Amino acid sequence: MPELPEVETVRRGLVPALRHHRIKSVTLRRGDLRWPFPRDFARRLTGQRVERLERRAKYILAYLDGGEVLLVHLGMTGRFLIVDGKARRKPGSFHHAAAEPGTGKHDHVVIETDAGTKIVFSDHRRFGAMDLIPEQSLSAHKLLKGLGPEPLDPAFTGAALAARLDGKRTSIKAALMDQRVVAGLGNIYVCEALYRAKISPARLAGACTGPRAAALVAAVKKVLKEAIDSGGSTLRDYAQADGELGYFQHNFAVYGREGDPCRAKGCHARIRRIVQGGRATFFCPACQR
DNA sequence: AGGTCAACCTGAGCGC
DNA sequence: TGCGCTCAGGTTGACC
Repeated sequence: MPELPEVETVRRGLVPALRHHRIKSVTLRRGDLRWPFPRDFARRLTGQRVERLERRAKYILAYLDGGEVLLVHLGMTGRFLIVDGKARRKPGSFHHAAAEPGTGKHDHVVIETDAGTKIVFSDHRRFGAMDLIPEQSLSAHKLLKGLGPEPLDPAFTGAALAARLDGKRTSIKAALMDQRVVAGLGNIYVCEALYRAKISPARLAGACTGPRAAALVAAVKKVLKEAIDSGGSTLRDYAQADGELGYFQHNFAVYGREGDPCRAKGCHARIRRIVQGGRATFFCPACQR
């Protein structure tokens, strides 16, 4: 689920369940997600207290009091469900009791805290990942070390982006999808940002300089902030950790709107879908140049 | 070195 | 109802 706004929404949803709580038990219901879990993963997590939850790119980072950091990537379909242990179904209800949480086919990890809360990680495609990393070597970790700047960081300016795009012969769409250029964007928000900046997704990345790069950076920041404020986008099975649905998907201008009219004032073009680097790109051929 | 593309995995949706 | 095909918010590693 998961581009930056969805990952940030999930992080925020995990804070009340995890921050300042101690991990009482960890159950792995299979030995791997995208990769095998690290050695003694469950045992090393058990007993540790979560000090804070951060996000870097599309990774959630839980800092533990033992000096290690739990890293989680949601892949395409990873999600967390939080089950408050104190909540009790009313007896005598005609409704079926919900299946025991954490026992579904794709419920791969169940973490229980000292508050009795169960945090269930499900990921039916298993493109997600978890690792446990000593805090002092975090920035050197294979998955983190090559990442580009955080798009919402004030240091991410038009000039900063232009410098990273300099000389790139690929399309601006592909470049923005590259986590080494800027971290956290994915297919939806790249399409939406390019539309807002009125830049063709096929434009040469290295040609995005000056005012064009500045407009693009402004559009990226704006669309990400709006999406975070909306609780992310809910497509298919994504929901926030509390089960609430994000609703930014209603604000998509181009993503998933092939053949529908462009919403720009006075524009009568229809949204087009092309494929770049094996991924669908949606754009307005009239507005974006 | 930089860029492109198939592969990883499962399920949903669609046409027949 | 069922089969086969395409597509899906991501990333990696092999290849040119």
